[in-house]
Amino acid sequence: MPELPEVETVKNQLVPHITGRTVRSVELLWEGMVKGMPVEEFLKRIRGQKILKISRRGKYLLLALSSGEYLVIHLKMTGSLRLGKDGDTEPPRFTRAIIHLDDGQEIYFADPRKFGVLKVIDSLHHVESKLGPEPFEAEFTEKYFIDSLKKRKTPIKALLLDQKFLAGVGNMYADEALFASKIYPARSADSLTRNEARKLYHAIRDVLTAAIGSGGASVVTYFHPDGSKGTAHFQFNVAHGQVKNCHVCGTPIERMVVRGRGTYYCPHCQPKKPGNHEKYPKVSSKK
DNA sequence: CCCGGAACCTGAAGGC
DNA sequence: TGCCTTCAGGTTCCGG
Repeated sequence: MPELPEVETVKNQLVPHITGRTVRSVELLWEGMVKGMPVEEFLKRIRGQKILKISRRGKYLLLALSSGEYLVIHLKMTGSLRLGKDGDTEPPRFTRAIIHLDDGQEIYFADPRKFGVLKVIDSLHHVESKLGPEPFEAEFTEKYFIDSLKKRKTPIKALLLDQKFLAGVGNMYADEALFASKIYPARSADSLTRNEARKLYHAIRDVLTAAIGSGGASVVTYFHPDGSKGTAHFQFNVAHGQVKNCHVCGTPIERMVVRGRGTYYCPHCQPKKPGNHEKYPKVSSKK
């Protein structure tokens, strides 16, 4: 699915079009998409609500409603949102829900695999309780990151995917960040040297920043609300197995499974043990 | 608490 | 062409 850069892009495109609009109705073509309460109640709670503000938290899209509640949208693996006009836009293939707005606009929620989620919550707590810090917020400091890694024995790749540890990173950008910092994905988090952890911290932010700048990646089913596609995947070094040979050293990119997730990496640039220059990092003068 | 595995679903792609 | 297997960007629940 869409990861942080993709959801951020969707949010940015929706803001100018739907802020201040009122939800006339929601048409469900697949009722299983609604979670947390009976469908009838969901429809009742959202009908007639004005959309005050649109924001993103992790991979969640949050629409603040005039009732004080929030419409939460999660695209999961294959979901996408498209904007159209009542009467003259054909809903995209695999449309599972249509949100009708008061000005004739329609938001199509397409999702081939039906994993996507729509729900109404009365407090952001329901989302916040599942998430760690945002990669770009002040609380997520280099020190916090480095110190946290030391306490965890889980594979570093798995930790990056843990939304409670850090919100927004998914499979593609985890692979890209590990490649950029030359770290073997299955290494335990606490085995990273201080210098590796520092490089990874900055790689995560750099990779996400670059992807947002490219409007996200459009690898399989992802589109922008206006129907265009992101181009971040053209910059991928390993993610999604699109690249055959490493751009840096020419070694064939390999695939392995880390905690159940397909993981692409360069066996030469990301060796199982840190290189000699990493093994004995410069000791900080203080402490 | 940690971890692996399965479940939720369906389509696309590759092998034969 | 058709059948079968594998894979897919996420999250959550269950059992050991």
